[in-house]
Amino acid sequence: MAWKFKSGLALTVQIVDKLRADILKGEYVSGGQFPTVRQLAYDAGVNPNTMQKALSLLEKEELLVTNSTVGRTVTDNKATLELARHRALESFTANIVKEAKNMSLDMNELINCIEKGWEKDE
Amino acid sequence: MAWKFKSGLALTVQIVDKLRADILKGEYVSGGQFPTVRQLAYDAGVNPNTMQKALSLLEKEELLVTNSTVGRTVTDNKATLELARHRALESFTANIVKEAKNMSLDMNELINCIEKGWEKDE
DNA sequence: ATTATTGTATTATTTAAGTAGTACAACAAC
DNA sequence: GTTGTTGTACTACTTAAATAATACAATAAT
Repeated sequence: MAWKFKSGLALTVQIVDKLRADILKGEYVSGGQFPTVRQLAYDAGVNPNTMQKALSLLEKEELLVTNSTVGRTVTDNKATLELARHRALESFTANIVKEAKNMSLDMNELINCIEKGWEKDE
Repeated sequence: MAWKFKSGLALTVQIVDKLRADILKGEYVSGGQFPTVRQLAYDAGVNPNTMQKALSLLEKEELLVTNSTVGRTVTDNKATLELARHRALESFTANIVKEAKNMSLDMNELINCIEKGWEKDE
């Protein structure tokens, strides 16, 4: 089934975000083979050009390595992965805090809402 | 100074989000006059057409009311405002929970990160 | 009455993103 | 050596969003 995308947010951005999250989650083995551009494009239901653009961005982040012409692999550098994980968590929480303050939310209110939302989601 | 916009996210979406947040924060008096399309477009540094589109969306949400040709006012319906505030908070926290779980984050980890991020931001 | 300001509407143009279609060198597998 | 798959590159086309430039009816202010 094709991936789900929101409208309003650039396709490439959404693809990069999803793949980065999947990599950091460990859905692809570190040092292991990564699906081909064409395969991923087919899975996602997007144009191969778009997928390639997304993958080349993940290469810039050093999460992916291309071994032309044998395909791509996920980086085998654990430190790189760890750093990326840390950065992702950092920016995630920083955004939350920023938006919460922008909504004039109290920290305890926020935490309370999250606790409630967490149960509701289960 | 012109407003700051991210690339990748549609301009209109960003404008609507900002104005909605401002309204819910009480930066514009309930029942009071709202700036004109042209003024806001100038402030934001965008085309009047774009601003009008944004404002018409906020009208659909019933946060703004247009009294042609005297300009727009913020709704004087406190219940509408309260409902919108509630919805905004709901979707904010729901998104957080969804993303956190997607990152395989534990609830306590998340809360811990937020507490740390909250201080750091002060 | 005249003037200026309001929201709104219209058409054309520009810009950015994504798509479509094709091509090619490198190399693994056979 | 032939074949198929890999990443990559390129041009043309389409689509959606935003801009540019006006225009106009309604009305407040003068």
